[in-house]
Amino acid sequence: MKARTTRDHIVEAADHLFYQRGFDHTSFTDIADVVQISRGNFYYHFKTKDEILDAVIGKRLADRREMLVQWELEGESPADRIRSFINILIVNKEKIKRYGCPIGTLSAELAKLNHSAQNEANRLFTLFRTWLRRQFSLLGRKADADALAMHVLAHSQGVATLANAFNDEKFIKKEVKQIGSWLAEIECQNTEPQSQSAALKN
Amino acid sequence: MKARTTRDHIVEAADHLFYQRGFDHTSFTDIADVVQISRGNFYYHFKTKDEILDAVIGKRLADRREMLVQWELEGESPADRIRSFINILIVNKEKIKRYGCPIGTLSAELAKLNHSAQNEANRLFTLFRTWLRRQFSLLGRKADADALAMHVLAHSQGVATLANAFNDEKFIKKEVKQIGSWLAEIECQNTEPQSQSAALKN
DNA sequence: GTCTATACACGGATAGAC
DNA sequence: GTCTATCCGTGTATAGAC
Repeated sequence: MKARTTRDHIVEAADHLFYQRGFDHTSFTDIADVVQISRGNFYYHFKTKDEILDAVIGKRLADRREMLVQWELEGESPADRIRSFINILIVNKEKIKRYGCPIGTLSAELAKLNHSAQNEANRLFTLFRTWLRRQFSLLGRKADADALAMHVLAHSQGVATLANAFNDEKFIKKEVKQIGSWLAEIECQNTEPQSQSAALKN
Repeated sequence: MKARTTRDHIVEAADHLFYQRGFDHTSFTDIADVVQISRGNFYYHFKTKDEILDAVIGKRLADRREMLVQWELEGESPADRIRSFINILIVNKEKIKRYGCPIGTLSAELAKLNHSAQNEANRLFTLFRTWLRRQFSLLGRKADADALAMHVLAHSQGVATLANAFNDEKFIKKEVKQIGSWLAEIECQNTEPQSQSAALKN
């Protein structure tokens, strides 16, 4: 187990602050205060603020990849794994109520700033999209796996946005339950020959 | 027809800039440049930046109220009116791809800034929520009208977020089509005695 | 109502001592 | 690797002339 360096501490603090206050609104002073180093020292580790952002996105990507691997190991079926994904809304409900989704809100902010790291940040979305797509493929929905992945991703984003705005926990639970039912329906549709009802078409 | 005052111009310019660049990232200079007045003159009309934000939120509320009245007049059935709502994703697709949803992104930003105008801004969400709830009630879903309203609201937010991240127009169209089918299903369920299938429960 | 000039704090970023 | 001191641009906001 390698010791955590000052650099690691900076990235960790920046990760939290970017999530809680937004990237633009977080200053070097804010980060330095948390890490308990001087602002000057800061520049030994990162030459620009954008470099910190890159490191934070890198860390988030690594963290999420690890999480996905974990779900892959734990989940018995593809549907179980998709449920793990949906369940982060519940697991992180306190933070989501206060700050929204870390991926969605960063993506939205960088779009407005027209920031050069937009593509990097969107790799976080792509990571989940690809992973979900694979799960839906394994579930027997190869043809529309990507559409289903995007649908689930969009749903979780929408739930996070409204839970944040209305500070509403019951709403999260209601919607998670609902998408669980939707998933169960897909699951049993694909044990039988492909049905027609509430499924996603084109 | 009243002449548009300088104040109106300021609010209009701020409205656009807050949407495109975000509230925090928009400076007085940015707004003054668009309106073609000096920064000093600015303070004759608004004493603080927060006052401009209030005015912008007020304008957005007024604009959306007017829009809702229009839909109320045009839509033959409650379902038609709900379709008008969903359809703004298509109508505004270019802007949504670039800047996301003006209501959702403002709400998310103010949450991160922990800004005092959060509640004011969230009235925009409430406006749509209440309006949608009434439409679902009229559609015969009085019991779960609010849950359905929140569901549609969340869905549109999620679609806007991902369309912005992936700059994907086809995705918007696909999801709009889909929620149209979902709505049609609800519509015919409620001409017959209440069915059980893909409907929203609790 | 509109302007110029200006105060003042804070942001990112650099230089150089220890 | 960490610090202090400092530069400089920009941001909000004010004073006061026209």
